[in-house]
Amino acid sequence: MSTDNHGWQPLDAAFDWVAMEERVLERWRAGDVFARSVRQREGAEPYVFYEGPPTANGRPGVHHVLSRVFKDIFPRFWAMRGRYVDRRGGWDCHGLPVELEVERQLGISGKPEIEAFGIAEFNARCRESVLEYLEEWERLTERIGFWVDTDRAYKTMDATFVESVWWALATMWDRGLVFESDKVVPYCGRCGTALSSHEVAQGYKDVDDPSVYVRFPLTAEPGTSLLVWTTTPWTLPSNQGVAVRPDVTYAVVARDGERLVLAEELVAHVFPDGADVVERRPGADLVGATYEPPFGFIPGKHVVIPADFVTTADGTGLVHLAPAFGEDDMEAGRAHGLDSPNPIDRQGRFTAQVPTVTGLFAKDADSILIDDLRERGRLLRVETYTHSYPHCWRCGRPLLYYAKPSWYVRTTAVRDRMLEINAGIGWNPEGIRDGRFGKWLEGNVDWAISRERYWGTPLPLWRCEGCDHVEAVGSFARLNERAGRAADTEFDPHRPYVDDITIPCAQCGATAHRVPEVVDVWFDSGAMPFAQDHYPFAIDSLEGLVPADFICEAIDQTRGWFYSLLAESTLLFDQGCYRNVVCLGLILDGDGQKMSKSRGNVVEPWSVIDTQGADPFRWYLLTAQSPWDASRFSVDAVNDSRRALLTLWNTYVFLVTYASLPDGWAPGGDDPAVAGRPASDRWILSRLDGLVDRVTARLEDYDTLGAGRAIDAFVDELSNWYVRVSRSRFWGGRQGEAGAGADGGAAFATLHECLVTVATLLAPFCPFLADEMYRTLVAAHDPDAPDSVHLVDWPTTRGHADPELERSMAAVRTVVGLGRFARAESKLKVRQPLAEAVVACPPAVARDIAPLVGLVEDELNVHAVRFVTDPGELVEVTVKPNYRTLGPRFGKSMPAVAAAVAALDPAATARAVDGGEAVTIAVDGADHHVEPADLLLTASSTEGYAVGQDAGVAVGLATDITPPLRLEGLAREVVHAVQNARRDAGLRVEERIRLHLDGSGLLREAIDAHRDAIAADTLATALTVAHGAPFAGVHHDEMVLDGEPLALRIDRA
RNA sequence: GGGCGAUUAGCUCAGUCGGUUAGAGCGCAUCUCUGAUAAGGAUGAGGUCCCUGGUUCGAAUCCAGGAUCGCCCA
Repeated sequence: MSTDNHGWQPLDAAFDWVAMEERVLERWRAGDVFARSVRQREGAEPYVFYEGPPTANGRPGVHHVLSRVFKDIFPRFWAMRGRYVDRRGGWDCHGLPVELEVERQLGISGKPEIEAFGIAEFNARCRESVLEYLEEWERLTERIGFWVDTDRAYKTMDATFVESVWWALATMWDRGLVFESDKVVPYCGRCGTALSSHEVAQGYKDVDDPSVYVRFPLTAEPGTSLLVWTTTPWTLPSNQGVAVRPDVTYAVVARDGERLVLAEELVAHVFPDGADVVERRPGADLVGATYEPPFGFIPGKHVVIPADFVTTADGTGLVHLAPAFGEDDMEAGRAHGLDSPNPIDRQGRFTAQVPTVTGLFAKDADSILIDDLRERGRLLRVETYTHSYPHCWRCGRPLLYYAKPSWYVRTTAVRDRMLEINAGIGWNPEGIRDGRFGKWLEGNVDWAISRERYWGTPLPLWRCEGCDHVEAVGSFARLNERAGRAADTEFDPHRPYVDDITIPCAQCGATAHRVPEVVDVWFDSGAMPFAQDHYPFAIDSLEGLVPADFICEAIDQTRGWFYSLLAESTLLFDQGCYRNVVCLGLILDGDGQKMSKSRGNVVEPWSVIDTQGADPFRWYLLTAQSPWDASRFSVDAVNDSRRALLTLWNTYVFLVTYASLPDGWAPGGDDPAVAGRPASDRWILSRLDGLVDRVTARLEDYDTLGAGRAIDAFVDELSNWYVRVSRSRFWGGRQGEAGAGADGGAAFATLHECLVTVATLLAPFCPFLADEMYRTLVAAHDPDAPDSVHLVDWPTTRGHADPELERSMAAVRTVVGLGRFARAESKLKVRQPLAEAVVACPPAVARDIAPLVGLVEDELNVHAVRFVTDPGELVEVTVKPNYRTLGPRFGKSMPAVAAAVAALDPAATARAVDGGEAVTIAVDGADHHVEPADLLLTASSTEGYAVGQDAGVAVGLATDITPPLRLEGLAREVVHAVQNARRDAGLRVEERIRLHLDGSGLLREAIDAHRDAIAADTLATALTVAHGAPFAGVHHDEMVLDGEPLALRIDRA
C-alpha cells in the first residue's frame, strides 16, 4: 500500500453506478459474503424468514423486484442486529399455469388431448417447463442484491416436499378433517377442474349476459304463469323448482289476456309502462304450487318452495332453481327434496339429455334455448344484463357453477382458532388484520383442495373398488409397505406412476386405487414451513423453523399464501406460523393502470437496473411511498431517487478526495477526542446518534419509509450544512492548513464516522453503495475489520447526543437562512462582506446562538453579529395563544382566550415569556395564569432594514458598503475568478500556482490590501501584480468584476 | 350488490395525538454558490386537502352520506 495517498484507493474519474454495483457483486461472489454473513451468526437467536415461492415459468417483473427487495431488507437488518437469519429460496412448481404453458408448447388443448399425448410425457414436460426462467430469476435475484440461498431452494415438486404434503394430508385425514362432498363448485369445462375460491377471485370480468323473463304456467290455474327471471338460460332445462320468499307480497298482473305472478315491489321495474295489478297474495300462499317447467327434457317436482335468499333487489322475486348449478339452489333443493340433475358433462357441454343443444358448451347454448322458449310462447322478454361474472383465471372461459364430488379440508373446524391466531399477527398495514384478512376468515368455508389435473401433488388417498373404503397414505415407506413394493430411491410420486400403485383394501381386501385428483397448488405453498425441510421425515422438530418472524408478499396473497399458511399450520399444529407480515401494494404503470401482459404496459426490471442501478431501484421502492399503497411506477421516478443517493456519494467523494492528498488523513490515527472537537463536529455526531436511534426504531417497526426519510434528512444536513461550514478544515489534512484552524483531524474523523455509520445504516437498503463506501472507508485501512459492511454489527448510539447543542445549531441555521434571505432581498451577494448582522430574538435564542456566533459570521460573511434583545428595534412582536396547550384547558372559551392574548402588551409579554414568568389574562370575568409555553411569539418586520424573519427571530443586515468593505469584496471576487480559472486550466485541487494579475486601479488596491489572503486561497506561491505578461502560463483570461476589468495568468508553480 | 382502501401543489407522494401559516422531491421561474462540478444552495409562483353535511372553541385529520378510482368478494 503506497503511503503518499494514506492508503486510500483512488476513485474513478467518472462514476459509473452500474459498474460500481457489478464490482461489488463480484466481491460478494468471490468472498462468499452472503454465506459468511449467515454463518457468523450461527448459534444466535434465529430470525426466521419464509420465501413465498414464486413460479419460475414466467419472467420476473417490477412487482417481483418490489417484493424481493422487501424480503431482503428486514433479514439483512436483523442479521446485522446479531440474529441468525437463514434465508432459503423456494419455487412453486405445480399447477395449472405450468400445464397451460406446456399445452401451448405442444399445440394441444384440454384434458382428452393431454391424456392422448400421455400423462408421463406431459408431466415430464411440465417438470422442465416450470424452471424455464429459473436462470433469469436467479440472475435478477442476485443482481438486485436479494440475499437468499437459491442453491438450497426448496421446490414443491421435489419428492421430499411432496412426501411432507402427503404427511400433512394423511394427518388431517386421520383427524377427520378431509372429506368428500358433492358440492357446487366453480368449474372450468375447458380446464376440466374445479377452482378454489382464491382462483375464482382472480377471474372476475364484466360481461354481457342475456337476462330472460320466462313464463312458468301454474298447473292449477290455467292462464296464470309465474314470471321467473334468470341470467343463466342454460340452467333452465335443469329447473327443479321455484323459490319464493314467504313474507313478500306477490302481485298478479293482468296483461294481454294472461296473468303473470311476480313480487309486487318489482312490478314497476319489470313493467315500466305500467301494469294492471288484479290480485295480491303472500309468497307463503304460492308455496307448494306446481308448474310446467320451461323445458320438458328432464323430469322433476317442479314445485314452488320457500327460501330466505330470495330478494326483491332485481328480477321478479321468483327464483329459478337448478340445484346442480348454484350453491343456494343446492341447499334449498336438498331441504325440500328436489333432485339435482346435471345434463352438463365434464367438458362443460350438454349431454344427450337435452337434445336441442347436445354437445354445445353450456353458455353457448343460451341463444338456442332462448329461441326455443320464444317459439313456444314461454319467453316474455330478453334483455342484456351487464354484470361481473367469474372466468377461469388462466384460460379465460366463463366458469360454471356445477355440482360435483370434491375433496375438502374442513377449515371451518378451526375458523375461530384462526381468528384468534390472526389477532396476534403483526400486520403491516395494520388494517388487514381485522379488515381484509379478518373478514375473510370470518366468512371461512371449507377448503376445496382437489383438482382433476395432472401436474400437481397427487392426493394420497386410495379408494377401494369394492367397498369404497378410503385410506390415506402419509409416506412413501407406508405406501411401499401397503403395496408390497421394494423401496425405490428414484421414486417419483407424481402421476402417472403413483396412479399405477394399488393397495389391498384394509376393510374388504379388494384392490384400492388412488383417487384421480391432485392437490390445489396453494396447499403446496402453505406447506412450505415444514415441507421445505422434509418434516417429519428428515427432521423431527420444527424448533427454530416455525414460526417465521417475517413474511412479505403483495396484498393479493391475503386469500392465497397468507391464508394457506395459516390454515395448514392451525389444522396441523394448532398455532400460527408467521409473526409479522408486510403486505405490499400493487405496482401500477405511470398512468395508474395495473401492469399486465395483456395491456403491454409491463416495465421490464432489467431496463431499470441497467440504466439506474439496483440500489436506486431499491431505494425508490423502499422509501418513495407507503409500500402498502398502490403506486405508480416509472423509470423517471427511479432516476429521482438516484439523485438523492448521489448527494451521499458526493459527500463520500469529498472526504476521499481530500484525505488522499499528500498531506491528507487516514482512519486509525490519533484523532482528537469528541469532547474536544469543535461544536459543529459535536453537533453532527449528536445528530448521528439521533439518526441511529430513529432508523433502528423505524426498521424494527417494518417502516422503511420512515427510516429512509431519516437517512435522507441526515445526508442533507451532513452535506449541506456540516461539510459546507467545515469545508476549509479539510484543507491541509490532519494538521490543518495555515489559517484554517488546527483541527483538520477532528473534521476528518467526524465526517468519516458519519459516513461509515450512514453506510452501515444504509446497508440493508442499498447494499452495493453501502459496501463500496464501507470498503473504501474502513476495510481498506484496517486488516482486522470485516471485509464487508454486511458482516458488521448494526450501529448503536455512542453517547454523543447533545440536545442543547442541537437547539443552538437549529437557531443558527434559522438565523443564517434569514440572513441569506435578507441578502437576496437587498441584492447583496454573499461574497460582499458586510459590517454587521443584527439578530433580533428572545434572549434565550441569543444565548443559544452565542457559542456558535462565528458560524453565523462566516456563513453570512459579516464582520460582526449584534443581538437585539428588544425586538422592537427590528421587528414588531405579536403574541398568539398556543392552541395546542390552551385548547384542552379552555375549550369553548378559546375565542375569549385568543382575544385576551391579543390584547396583551406585546413587548411586556415577550419579556415576561422570556423570563419564564406566567402572564395573567382575564377570560369570562376571571383571571387565569398562562405559562410561557402557552404563548407563541411572532415577529414581523418594521421598515428600513433588509430583514428576514421567522417566528420569534428576525435578521437585519447593515447594508452600507464602506470603502474597505468594497476592497474586501473585490478581493473575494478576484479569488473567485482565479478559482474558476484554475478549474478551466484543469489544475488539480491541491496544485500550487504562480499567479499574475492586472486590472483597474481599484482592483489593484484591493489585491494589495488582501494579497496574502488571495495567495493563500488560490494556492499561489507567487503573486505578481503589474501591467503586461511576465509568463505565458497554462491559462489566461480577462473579465470584468463588478465593473472593474481584470486580467489574469496562471502557471504551475 | 357487499367489504376494504385511496382521493392533498402541474407530476410522484408525506402529513404523528384534531391545534389556527398543510409539507417534501421533481418540474417551472428568478437568483446564487462552487477548494464536492455528470454537483450544490436560496427564493418564488403553484392548494376548494374530492364533494356535502355533522361533531368540536378548532377538522386534511373524527363521524355520516355522496362522487371517482383501485383491490377483494358475491
